[in-house]
Amino acid sequence: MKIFNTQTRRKEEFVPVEPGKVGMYACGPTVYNFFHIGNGRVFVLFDTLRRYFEHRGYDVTFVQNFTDIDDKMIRRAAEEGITVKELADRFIAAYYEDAGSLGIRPATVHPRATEHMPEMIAIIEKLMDKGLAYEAHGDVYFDTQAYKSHYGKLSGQNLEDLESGARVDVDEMKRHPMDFALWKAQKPGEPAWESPWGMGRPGWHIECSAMSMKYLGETIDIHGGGEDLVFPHHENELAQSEGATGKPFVRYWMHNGFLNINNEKMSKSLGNFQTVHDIVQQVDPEAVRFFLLSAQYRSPLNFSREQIDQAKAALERLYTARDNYLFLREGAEDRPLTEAEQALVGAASASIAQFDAAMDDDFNTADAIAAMFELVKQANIAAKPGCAKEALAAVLHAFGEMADVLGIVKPQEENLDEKYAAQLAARAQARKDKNWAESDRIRDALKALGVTVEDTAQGQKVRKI
RNA sequence: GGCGCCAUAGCCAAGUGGUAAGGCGAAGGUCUGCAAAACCUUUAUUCACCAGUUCGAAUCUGGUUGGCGCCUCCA
Repeated sequence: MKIFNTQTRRKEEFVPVEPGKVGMYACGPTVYNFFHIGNGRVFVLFDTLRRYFEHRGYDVTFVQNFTDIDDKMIRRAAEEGITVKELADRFIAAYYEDAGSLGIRPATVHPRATEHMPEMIAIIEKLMDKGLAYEAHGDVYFDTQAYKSHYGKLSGQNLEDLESGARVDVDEMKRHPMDFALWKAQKPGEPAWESPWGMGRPGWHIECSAMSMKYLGETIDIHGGGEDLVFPHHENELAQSEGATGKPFVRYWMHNGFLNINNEKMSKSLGNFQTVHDIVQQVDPEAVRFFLLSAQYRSPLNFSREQIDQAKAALERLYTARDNYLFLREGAEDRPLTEAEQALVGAASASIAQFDAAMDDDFNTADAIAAMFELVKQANIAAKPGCAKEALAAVLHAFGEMADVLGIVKPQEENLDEKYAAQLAARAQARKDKNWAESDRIRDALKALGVTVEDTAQGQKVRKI
């Protein structure tokens, strides 16, 4: 299995810290609002990685945090006239709902920053002890000059270059423009926690270091998020974590490409923010997930209604295929395989191998999806009414494995045959009598109820539109 | 100024040295009472452009053009 590592900028063979186990950490949302479709891409990506590792037999511990204290949280809570905690609780609940609609499973742990103050303070103290941090008027800063030889290794920049392009306001408290806050002294009216440096709150980056080390150990396998997090967020996490422990922090850094809206960057000023909460009201959430997986994760992706419609149409082919195989299974025969059926069983396992090979190559979901379509192609040709049970079972198994990893084509709960039994019986009789007018009338009536009925060699087949 | 990315058909998108996957869309056909689904056929002599390396390049090198990201909160 190969993973593109942002730090080395090349694909590397994946070797976990502990054989058979994977520890991964994704930077989660700041819970001051519904998360947007760009966040959704990150969450779907990491959910899919996790599913794939599990499919390959790894024991996965997946941590995704909630940032529940920062400037945006404080501002928004003030606007709403509620506490920061109330704001956080509201949007954490919304996260689970919206993520669920995209088929994103809850992580192993979803830690909250505000519940990990002691862990953060411990790291800052360690950095102070090592001379990599300094206190100034109740603030604590990471001393990038003291860590000069290591700083910048993730983003591939050195301190001088960063400094020359820095648009950072020079803070009087800082010794160097690139130094960043580990702890911020309390300002009037802000939530604050006790610390050796007085009341205050953590800086932007320290929470991810503290929570990832708490749940995954000092060296984790995979850490990632959107590509904009490379600098400064992950660079700073790396500096403070390795500065504190003296051990490698992350083995593989993964960053996904940006998602644009109608070819424009999503931003407040353009007013084109699209939350998943809103999108899933309008379009099939599974089509959104499929769309997010339709390109390699490091490529930029353009969100538009047209793209979602295309994704929906593609997904429709997979749904129809799966439904057809389930329908055929009802009339399948328990008998030895014909030569063609043996070939189909072979094609089914070949498709899983193709799928795994694609995913092994830096999680190439576009190629993995192609493997599903190739199975469908073979199965549509070879699987016929009265075919052998074993052949259909192999197809359905392969299809299910792949769909599970991608988190698409979930099973239908409703039994449509039972639900519309009366109409179907009447229509069967009409067809027997060659009463086409009546037969078509019933078909149209069912269509109005949201289901189509198809006539096959095996009888009538109903499916949702 | 520094670091980095991208350009493949009408649309989306794989492919990083051996002669262009897959999906959507479109056109024609088979099957069907009619449909639907499915299947068959067609839809890039060519991968932004120009040089170069090579027996061979979408793939490597240099350049040009166009687009984008980070260096400030941002997934």
